[in-house]
Amino acid sequence: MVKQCENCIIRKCNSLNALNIHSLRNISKSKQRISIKKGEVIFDEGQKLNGVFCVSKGAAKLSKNCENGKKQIIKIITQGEVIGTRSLLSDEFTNLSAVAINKMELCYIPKKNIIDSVNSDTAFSKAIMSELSSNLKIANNTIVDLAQKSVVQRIAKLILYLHHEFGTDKEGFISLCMSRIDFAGIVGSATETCIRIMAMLNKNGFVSYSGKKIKIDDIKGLQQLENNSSFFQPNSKENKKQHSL
Amino acid sequence: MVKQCENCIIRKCNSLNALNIHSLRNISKSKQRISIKKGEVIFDEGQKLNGVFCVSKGAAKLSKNCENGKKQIIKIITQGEVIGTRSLLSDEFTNLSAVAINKMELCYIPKKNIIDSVNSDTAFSKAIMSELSSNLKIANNTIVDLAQKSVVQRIAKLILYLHHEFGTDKEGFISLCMSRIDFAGIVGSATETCIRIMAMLNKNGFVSYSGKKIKIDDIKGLQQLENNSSFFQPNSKENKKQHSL
DNA sequence: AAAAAAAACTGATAATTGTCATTATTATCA
DNA sequence: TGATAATAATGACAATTATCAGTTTTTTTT
Repeated sequence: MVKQCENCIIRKCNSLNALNIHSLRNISKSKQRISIKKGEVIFDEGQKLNGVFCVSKGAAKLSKNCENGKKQIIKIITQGEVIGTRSLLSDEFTNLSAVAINKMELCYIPKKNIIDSVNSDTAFSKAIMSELSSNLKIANNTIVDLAQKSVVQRIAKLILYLHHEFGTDKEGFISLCMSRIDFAGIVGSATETCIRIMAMLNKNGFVSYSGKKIKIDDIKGLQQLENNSSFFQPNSKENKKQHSL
Repeated sequence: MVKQCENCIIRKCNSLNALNIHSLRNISKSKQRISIKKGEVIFDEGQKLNGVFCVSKGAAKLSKNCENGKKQIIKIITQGEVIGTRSLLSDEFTNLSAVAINKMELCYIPKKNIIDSVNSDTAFSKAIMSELSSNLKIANNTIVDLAQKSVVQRIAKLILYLHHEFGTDKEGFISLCMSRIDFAGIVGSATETCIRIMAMLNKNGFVSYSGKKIKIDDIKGLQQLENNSSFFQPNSKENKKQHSL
């Protein structure tokens, strides 16, 4: 297990990589390793954070509670990402909750270390800016998808994303498993709609699944679906004709 | 007309406010004032920016072209905001287009000035971080709205936002006028849907309009609508009953 | 001011998506 | 391991939203 941040590989892929050796040594001393299991809350909407979390293992969902009782998932957080930076920097309460999707390993880095480094280390500041910029760009794309794509397209995209980001096990199932409730929370649909579309994707040979384990059977088809769902019209005239034949 | 950035009031409300006097003097020398009219393009998706734009007057829309030929408006840019920062910092092509909604006055600040200040001025860096953070938070809220709210709710929210942000003229009409196409581009609906909902809002006494000029007649009603459209159900059983009576 | 183009609007219709009620099935925990 | 709770699935239906085709109105251009 990594004890010293100086040698940590995880931080290589985020803003912490820009830290100078002095800052890293300080963080090494004050950071805390945290292990949490699936479903546990990392932080909750409206909470005040006194540090950030660097994800060294596992995945989390960033979500927001809605008036209608549902939870909208804004983003999936993966290994190597740092969460909590936004609210730490603006010294605000968090506007999002973070919950573990599977077993996770986190490093908690106290506020002081981050703020000190922001104040003294230009390279680190720039790295944080680029991290925020990247997240902003991702959020913008999410906005476009939600506004312009159908639920089918959004689900196709989600499955492709999970496949690409988390890979598959030996049997070909996507490594990250989530409930249909979470799927619906990501694509912004009713759970039943999500379940039905998954069933259609299965029936039409795009994916197969057993429980929460999902396998892509036709990756090209899914990719076409993501960009244009018109050739997949389970309720269209032509399909209805086929049914009645 | 303001010539010296040192005395500019507009920058007081954005990250440029954090600049030190030395940087400001440099910017004063190199900045360019630009006047553009409604519909003109400030920058286009995929373009390389060599500076940022500070909006001193007017409003712009940040949008993204979609596969289906539509334009999704991600955000409305108002007086005092700086645009282009994200792509400048990450040295990427812009992922969004910016187009004037009305007559605008902009200050173009060359890349060099911004980058130099980011490198040398911690206060400025922090101000940019907080600007990015703020935009990220706004984007997150937009995601939730698109995923969870109906078009009626989104339009109600949009009208309330425009009213609050841009105020009204002497007759009570919201000062910023936009086409229904833009409205649809913001809420992510078909233009016809947007038009129909505007008509319903009018019929039910929430708003009135003449052409592009919109007036709020029942602000409380609109606010309720924004949070829960259930009591406004033009096609519900009860309303159908009423119609058939 | 007339012609052309763009935007606004309307109706008809179909597709998409949500809701509610109910029943399997799976996961969790005492 | 059995009881309990959570999730998944299905059917029936209603509400929402999109599409298409057309007309009217407004805006822009000449």
